[in-house]
Amino acid sequence: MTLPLQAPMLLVPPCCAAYDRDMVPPPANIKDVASRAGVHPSTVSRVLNPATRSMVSDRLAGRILEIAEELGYRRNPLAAGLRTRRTHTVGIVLPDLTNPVFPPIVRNAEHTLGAAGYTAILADTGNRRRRERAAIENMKSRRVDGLIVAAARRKDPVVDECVEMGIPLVLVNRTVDKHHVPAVINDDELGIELALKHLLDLGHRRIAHVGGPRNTSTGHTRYRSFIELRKRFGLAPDRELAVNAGDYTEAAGQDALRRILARRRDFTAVLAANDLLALGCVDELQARGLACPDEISVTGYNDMPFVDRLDPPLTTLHIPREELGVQAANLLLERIRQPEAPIKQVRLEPRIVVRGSTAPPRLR
Amino acid sequence: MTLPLQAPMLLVPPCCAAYDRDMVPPPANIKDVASRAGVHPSTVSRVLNPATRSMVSDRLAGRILEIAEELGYRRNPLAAGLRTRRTHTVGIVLPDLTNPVFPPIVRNAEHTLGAAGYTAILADTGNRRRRERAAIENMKSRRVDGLIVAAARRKDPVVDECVEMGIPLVLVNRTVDKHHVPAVINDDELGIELALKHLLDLGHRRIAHVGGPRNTSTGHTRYRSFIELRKRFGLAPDRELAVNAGDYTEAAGQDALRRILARRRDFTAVLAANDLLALGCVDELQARGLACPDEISVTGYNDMPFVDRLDPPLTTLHIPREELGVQAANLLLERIRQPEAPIKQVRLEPRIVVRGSTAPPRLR
DNA sequence: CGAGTGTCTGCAATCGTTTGCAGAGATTAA
DNA sequence: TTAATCTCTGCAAACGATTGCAGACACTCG
Repeated sequence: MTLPLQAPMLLVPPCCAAYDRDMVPPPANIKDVASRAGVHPSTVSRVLNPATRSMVSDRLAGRILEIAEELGYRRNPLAAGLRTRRTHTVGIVLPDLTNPVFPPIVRNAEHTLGAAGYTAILADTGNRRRRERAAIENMKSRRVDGLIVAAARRKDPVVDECVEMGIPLVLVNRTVDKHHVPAVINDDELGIELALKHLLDLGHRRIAHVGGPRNTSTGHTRYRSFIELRKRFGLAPDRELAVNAGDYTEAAGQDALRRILARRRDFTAVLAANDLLALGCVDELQARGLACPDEISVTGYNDMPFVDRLDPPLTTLHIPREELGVQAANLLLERIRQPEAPIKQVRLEPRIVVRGSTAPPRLR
Repeated sequence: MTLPLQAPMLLVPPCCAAYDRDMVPPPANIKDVASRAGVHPSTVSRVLNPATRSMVSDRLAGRILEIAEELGYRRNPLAAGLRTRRTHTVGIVLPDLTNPVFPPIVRNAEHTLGAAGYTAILADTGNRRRRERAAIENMKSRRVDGLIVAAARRKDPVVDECVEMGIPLVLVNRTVDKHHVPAVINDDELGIELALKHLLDLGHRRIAHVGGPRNTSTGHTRYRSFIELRKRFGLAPDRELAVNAGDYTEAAGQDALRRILARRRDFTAVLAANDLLALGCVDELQARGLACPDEISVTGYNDMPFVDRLDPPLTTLHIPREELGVQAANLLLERIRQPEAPIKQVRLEPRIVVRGSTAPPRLR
């Protein structure tokens, strides 16, 4: 492991492990630059930091920059972070990266943060509360400058804690019940209204709802909107036809529809709170030999990638996923820069995409 | 920002913003614990570090642990990392998170790393070389303990550089031409063989190949395997029927098939190097009114989520995505712990999943 | 009783930056 | 000529941990 090479063999003390051939010169630090320039490290620091750049004469600054370049100097964010308490690091917490809604959000958030000089730390909680807690705990101890949380529950003590501690935090996709938390979400009332209207326009009257988990804001709001809008549109309230799934998965959707079918079979359409749930519904219909959309129409929510090429192509609500990521990142950046600024919530509008999974009800 | 709280409010000079009531006490550090326990910080450090734990008497250690717990002490990984040069941080670099192959890999890698006490930093390069370079540069300057790279090109100077610098690194999904880099990949020869055999068994003889980008190991290996296996199976070499797409996207796949169709139209099946490419092929066939699989069969590679429910359901090669992530993480952890251990490459076996996009050739 | 042996803990330097403060010159004003 | 002002740079103390070294102490043994 210790074999001199490169350097003139003869001059190398054979005892000295530092001349190891595998050894790579350690990256230059601020002291190296300073001594090479014949100045004090603090001067170098000032040159490299835009805020203090003007404190040193242009002539000297130029020379220092050259030398830094020449040595390939890169400042050590750990050391800087230790001193300044700003790590230029942001945590992204999500419930399940394999849910196709999240990758575009994460991707665009990461890009936006990166462009602003921030690095993303990722944690997938697998929908587990303990892991959410652990992930955020870890990020806090790593002194992240802020958090983007997509895994929030409606009541989320971990989120509350961050807010109390004054850690800049932005929720995305889902929010919490407390209203003073910055968030970028969908206009779910509008989404459900669009879907419901679409089904009504087609002539459906007996419409079932497979909702999301009630402990998520999306599950809750979409469910509530469904109930209220029914009323508004003059349909009799019919709680028997609305059910909440335990999770945003196909299996949970299938199970939920099964529960509805156990009670009633006279509906002609299912409005699902999410594409995965919708797919679960389609599965259950198929299993029972009920044709979609000929016998029963199904709508989803999110317009996940590829649902346009499914069989049947899913009628669903398109949400601006990329936009969600970008806005969340920007909101967080604002918040980091001005922690005292008033809290903003951004609500993006979904748009309905009509495809093959919905059709006029067959008379029966 | 100096911010004692707790202290009796009445003693607080009303002018001083630092005593703001919104202010939160700073997290306890090792000195707080030490002084509370009446010992030196180094003692606390030793208690908290498993490797040095045995150096201090059980009695004292117990007391210190209690106090640490009581104060909610969490060690500061930045400070520790600065001193020890180990940040317990791993970089994950990928080309495109919205490609459904990657989320499961990332997810499982992150879980595995997390269980071992490592935190994941994420970068999506958007398939851009510059961004790959920048991302890795950033991670290096953040002193990650290792890297998992899914965005590697066959010739990848950035990867070479990391290897030279001795940064533990594991490639996943794709590898580089140089063979002494640890990697977890698919057995692409086997995959192509399975697909080709399947088509031959169905009776196809004139088979086209839409390959991936030649600068990726997967694109290259699958292409080469296709050519060689043709020979081995006694089919005449026919380079006119094999084309490389510029990218792993539907658009590139569609374009590639278009190029083949411009030359020849007598093939009865397309073996695509990737599911997205396969979908692009299906699009092009559809656009030309060629039925799949009735007139032309198509196979993919990767078995992305939901391709089983497409129209037509895609015949493809299933790869153990979860396993890829887990193994990559484990390989990296090994490498971090024993940088001098011999280099390992793990090759996982794909398995063919026959679905609706392939059928016997129609006589014509 | 003194030396030798171990066990436990403290000291202080270190990791690489940042930043308040002060001092050195240069320049201007009186 | 001297004082006042301004501009630039250096000093040194943080930030929060880790760790080689050595000292304190208790104990055993000859």
